Amino acid sequence: MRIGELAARSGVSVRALRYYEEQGLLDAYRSGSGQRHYPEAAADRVHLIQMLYAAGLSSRTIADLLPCVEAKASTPASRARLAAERDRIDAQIAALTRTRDRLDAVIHLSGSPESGCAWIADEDVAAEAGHSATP
Amino acid sequence: MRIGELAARSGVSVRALRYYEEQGLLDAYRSGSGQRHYPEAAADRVHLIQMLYAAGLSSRTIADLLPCVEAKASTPASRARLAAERDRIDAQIAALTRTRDRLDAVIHLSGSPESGCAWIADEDVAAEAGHSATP
DNA sequence: CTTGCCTCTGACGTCAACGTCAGGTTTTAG
DNA sequence: CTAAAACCTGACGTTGACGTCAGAGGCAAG
Repeated sequence: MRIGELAARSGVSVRALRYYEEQGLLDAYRSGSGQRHYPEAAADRVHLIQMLYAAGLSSRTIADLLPCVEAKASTPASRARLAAERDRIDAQIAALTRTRDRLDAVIHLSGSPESGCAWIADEDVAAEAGHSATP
Repeated sequence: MRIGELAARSGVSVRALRYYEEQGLLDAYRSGSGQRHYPEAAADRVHLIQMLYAAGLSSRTIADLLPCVEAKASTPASRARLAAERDRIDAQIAALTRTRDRLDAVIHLSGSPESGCAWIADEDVAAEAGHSATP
């Protein structure tokens, strides 16, 4: 498939895909005229790239670890970096959880004391989708 | 206390504190000569600001919601925004958890098949701090 | 053939949360 | 009193992951 279709399928911009290539995260076959062509599997790879970007990894780090993650195989060296990143993500999850709980506390403390902020009905509560402590 | 001490106590730079003030997140008493002075409570506020920044909230959003969070009181309007941010954070936690689990899978799949990647000893495992599925 | 859409490279623009530097004032230590 | 350290405002620099625009080709349809 060409770049436009890959962009549509993976939900990222054409610009982003060219940027990924520039960063060594994604390679493409070139047709004679220079146009990029991708195999089906490229969409999965792009999703994986986005997943890692969303976790706060840099282009450089992703470039280093992406082969391992795709192949589900690691060398001792890469495993150390993978573990380091995992620990960072764990810490981030912990911090986010504390932040979320703090917001939750504010939300559920029945509003401001002196504002006539009653529980009128459940319409507001219903809008808040399901929430347990740690799903 | 003055800005340098607050910076030291809260672990952020002096520049960051001035930036927070510029964004309306932190106010300071000014001495006659124009120097900023902060009460003890400012350190907690700075920690809270950092907490919210780390959760991906923008300066604008933090400025809007910080009073609610500090006072643990919310109006119906602010509660909606708080809930929206909490949902965003929840989604982020879920995504991070999936990413972490993916990295974990790669890490624990006993290395690359053909590399002589043995479990030599527990020194490597011990270095990986405690890890359960969902602490 | 030409119309219209897709693609190419190259290069500058953006945005947020600060870093850093310049040039000057204030506070503190000796 | 004086030198060092801390502080002030103002302004430009940085970084990463793209957005956007310009100008030039490529490709199937009518």
